[in-house]
Amino acid sequence: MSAAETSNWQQIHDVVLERIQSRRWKPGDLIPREQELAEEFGCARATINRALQALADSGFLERRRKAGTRVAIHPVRKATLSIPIIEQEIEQNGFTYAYALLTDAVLPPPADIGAWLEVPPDSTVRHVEALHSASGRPYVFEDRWIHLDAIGAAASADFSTVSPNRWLVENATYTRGKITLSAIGAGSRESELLACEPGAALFRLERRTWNKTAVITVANLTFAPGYRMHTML
Amino acid sequence: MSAAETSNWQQIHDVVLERIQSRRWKPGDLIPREQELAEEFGCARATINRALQALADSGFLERRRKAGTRVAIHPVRKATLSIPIIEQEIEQNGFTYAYALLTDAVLPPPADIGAWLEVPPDSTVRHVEALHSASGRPYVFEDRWIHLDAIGAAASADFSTVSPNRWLVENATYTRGKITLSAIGAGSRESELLACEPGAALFRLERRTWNKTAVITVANLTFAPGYRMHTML
DNA sequence: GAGTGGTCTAGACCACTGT
DNA sequence: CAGTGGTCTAGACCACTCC
Repeated sequence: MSAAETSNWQQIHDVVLERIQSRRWKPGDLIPREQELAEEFGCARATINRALQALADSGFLERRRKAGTRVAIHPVRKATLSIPIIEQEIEQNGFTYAYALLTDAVLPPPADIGAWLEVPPDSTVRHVEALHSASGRPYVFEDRWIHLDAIGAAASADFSTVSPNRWLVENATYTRGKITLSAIGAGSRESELLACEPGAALFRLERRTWNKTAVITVANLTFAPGYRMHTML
Repeated sequence: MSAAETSNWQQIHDVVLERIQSRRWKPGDLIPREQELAEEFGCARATINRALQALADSGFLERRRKAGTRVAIHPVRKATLSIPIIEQEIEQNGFTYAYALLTDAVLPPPADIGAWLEVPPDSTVRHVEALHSASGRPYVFEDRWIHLDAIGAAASADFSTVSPNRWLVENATYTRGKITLSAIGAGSRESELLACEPGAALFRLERRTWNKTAVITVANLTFAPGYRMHTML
């Protein structure tokens, strides 16, 4: 009874983590070599390696060839934000999703957006503004710029029923992205669209997305008041 | 020449990822069994397993025994937020860190904080308010509640020179945490401390931290206007 | 029941890096 | 150069779960 079925490497992982957290092995300490730990735990070195790799990935250990494995001095805590498709996020919370296209144009971008998209000075990009709502209440305002040279199919995409957010997730394979989170005061446009007072504090997510070769798109998502983003660590 | 030195499993990882992103293997598709891939790539099955494990961890694949490995339908993108010690964050940005203790008391918590800390109704907790500043400018206001029964040493900690933020990182081993990010309007206290107008949009990070047995602490960090949190994905 | 991924082993060689 | 972790292999058994 008392099943306790975790794999061996996970048990070793937990034991080592406990030794770190109990300060039996203190930050900066060198811990035993893999071979020694393998003997202590009565397993193969590969099993130890698996456990220590996981701890290194989590930031608890720092490993270097020849230098050995040390307990990290600053166990940098990493939280994982999952970035969902807006539609899914709303529906998972039990609301009815609706989407409205506000503007859609191909035009030369403002200087700052052009720089972010890394497009030549005189080129044009597609600019889409849209509102996502949850059970009739405005949820998030999407301000989207798409680099058409980087993803040609987007030139003919129909954003009247499918949001750029969703279309891009499904049609643009990307490899890297950078996200910036901040708080901004509602301007006149935001206050109108998101049904709040001008100056109200709004949660803002700015995102730049690359594929292998170029910036695909820049998105500014401005959430309605009261939005909260959750994460575990 | 053209060194290209990545390990074999990483190369396989990249090849498989390319097949996913190029839609040769589409979302929902079943991909070949590990044994078949091992034959295709001319390696051991363990090497394939390592590559596919990594892709599953990243959210690109979903793997189940007997059912096989499928391309994830919604490649849930995960961004990693690293949560630094405030002092480090400020100094890494080239500013001079300063810390000021504002209030420090042991008292019965308000109902909401008490519930978050999961303390009995009539118990007391330690409440600390502090201001962290960067090169003389207010940076973040720390509103901290500490469950003394869960971490007794905190009762005698001196927060006049070391912030709760740092003290807890260094002295409280914790295992789990939950973070909530939001935007709030500055109240009178925030506007005074953070040198901004009442109602200004402020970035807020709320955090609850557990060790194995109990909630250790609740922290509300309210950042000065203009704060931006960055993350990659 | 059978097929798939999850884990483990014992051994080997290699890559990196401190001395 | 030598010591450590990084990777790989060939094979094995097990755990899970679909049929």
